Amino acid sequence: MVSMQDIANKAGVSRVLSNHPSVKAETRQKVLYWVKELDYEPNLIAQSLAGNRTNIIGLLVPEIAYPFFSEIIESIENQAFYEGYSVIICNTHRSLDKEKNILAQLRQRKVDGVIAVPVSTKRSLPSYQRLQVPAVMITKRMDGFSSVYISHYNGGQQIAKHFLNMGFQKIGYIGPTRESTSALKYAGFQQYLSANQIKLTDVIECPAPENMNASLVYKLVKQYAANSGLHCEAYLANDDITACEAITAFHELGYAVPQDIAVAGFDNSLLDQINNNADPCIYELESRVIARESTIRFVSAQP
Amino acid sequence: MVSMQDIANKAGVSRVLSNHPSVKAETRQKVLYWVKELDYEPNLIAQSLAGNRTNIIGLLVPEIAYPFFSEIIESIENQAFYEGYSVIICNTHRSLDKEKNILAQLRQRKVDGVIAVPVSTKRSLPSYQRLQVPAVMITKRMDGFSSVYISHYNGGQQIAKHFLNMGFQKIGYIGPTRESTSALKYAGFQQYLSANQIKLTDVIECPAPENMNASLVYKLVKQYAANSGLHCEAYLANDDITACEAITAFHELGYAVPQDIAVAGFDNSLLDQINNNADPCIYELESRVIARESTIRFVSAQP
DNA sequence: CTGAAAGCGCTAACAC
DNA sequence: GTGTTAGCGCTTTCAG
Repeated sequence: MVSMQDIANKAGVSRVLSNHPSVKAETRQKVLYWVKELDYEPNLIAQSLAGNRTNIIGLLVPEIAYPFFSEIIESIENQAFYEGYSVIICNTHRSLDKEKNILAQLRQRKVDGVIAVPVSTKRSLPSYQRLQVPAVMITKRMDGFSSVYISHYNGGQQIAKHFLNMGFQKIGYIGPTRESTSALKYAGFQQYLSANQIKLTDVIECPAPENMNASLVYKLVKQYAANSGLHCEAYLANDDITACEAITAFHELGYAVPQDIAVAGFDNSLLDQINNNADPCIYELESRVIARESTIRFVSAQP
Repeated sequence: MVSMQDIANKAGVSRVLSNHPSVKAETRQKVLYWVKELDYEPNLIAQSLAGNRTNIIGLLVPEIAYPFFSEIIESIENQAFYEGYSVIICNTHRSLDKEKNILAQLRQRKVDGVIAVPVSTKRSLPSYQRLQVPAVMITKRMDGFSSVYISHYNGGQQIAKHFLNMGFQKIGYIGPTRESTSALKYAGFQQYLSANQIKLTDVIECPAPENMNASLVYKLVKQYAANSGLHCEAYLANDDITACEAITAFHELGYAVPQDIAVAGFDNSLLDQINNNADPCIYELESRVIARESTIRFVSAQP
């Protein structure tokens, strides 16, 4: 292991600040020569300890192999690399306990910052408060922290507006109606329609898929159809996975999408693109554009 | 920042090896008491520098938001966390240059090990050889390194066998026929059939999708159908994304899958599950099982 | 069993 | 401009 000292000796200089401004060109050359000659590489650990900065950020997500999140991970890694940071990827598995452990470990590792999808906006709070590291929340808003998230309420409204513009009269919703962000989306959607004298015809209540394996949506849509029948020209699905599953169910029930039934998703994830080939879900596309343009929010914790 | 020294002072002891076996119970208690009292947490950076071990592993993939890889990432993170390791996620974007940079950075960070999908089994070699860190390759085999990968040749054979068992006579292939792993799969497939007096009827040559956005498969399948027509009862697609796109194209051309045309994918990724609801692609399922059971190889570099 | 001290390789602050 | 030194907070080794 060749250290700074080694190259200092060789170069006959004692100070080796390859990047410090105040060094004579000649000296720098000599240093650089030996750096190359001895194949010197800085030890980032030593640098971190002495410099009190690791150039590492921690990234917490509820799940990695879920398009919505993996796309976020990819973007963050990309920018981080560009800025000279490494990112430690952590999967909370939606467990408060695991989240707490991860945060402790990240703190001990002295990461420079944390980007997180908190497990719960309320109950995760203490863990993030203990963290002595700058943190920004994504996906959800958390009090006291800078947050980047989508306004689901607004998104819901805009899709409602879009549906009305398309001339739809019979409109439905598929997804959770009471869960945090879904509830907001549902509220925005429903209230906008209601302000225009339209009541939701079908509300197919089903839980948000937590991962790509275990989704009840498909089953519940079929069940709803069997029990109550489908009466709508257009449905808003809580998220893209829900939309995919609903479309699948509709197909099997003999409906064409979007000719017979229009479906709007939410998330703008790559899943759309896969499905789009199969069935040009123009409403899906539209909703994506809407969401992209106007509902992303950045809320700074600093006043 | 409370350090070991602080708690040593408080506890009236000088040595604080909380985990070393040879400490009197009483002493340990005293130490533990102050650890809690002062809310002491070890500084992992200092530990890394002195202990010469970081408990970090680097993970290199060509792309993060691609189901096949994001699932691998998730599994690795999972096990790593369990074993007390953190994982730094790195995206090579299939660039030799970027891969080289990443490897240099990882080396300087003194990661304990590296798991990588090498950009190229040949041309990446020097970069990995320079790396002074244990590395294991996944997905592809690389000379001189421990590798975990699928035998594509074997997989191709087994799907061929399966197709024959199903009684198919007219069989086709969709994917690259010359690219490294695909070529092997194609060879295994084709040679097995040929040993059974069956010649491939349709070979729809198309590049492997590099990401979920830019795939030509859909277009090329349609084009092939328009130019030459589709003549097969069953097709093997190079990978799951290719399979998805082909299925989409088949649908639009008026074929039912798997009633009219059977399609086998490769990868066993979650994409199958999404699509399975829509069209029970039993052959896809079968091929997955086949791949899982018998074609995974572990090759150790140490003799 | 426990104390003391010498590094790990670098940064930062202060001299010349 | 350049040299020197004192840490960063821990592990390890060697005494006691």
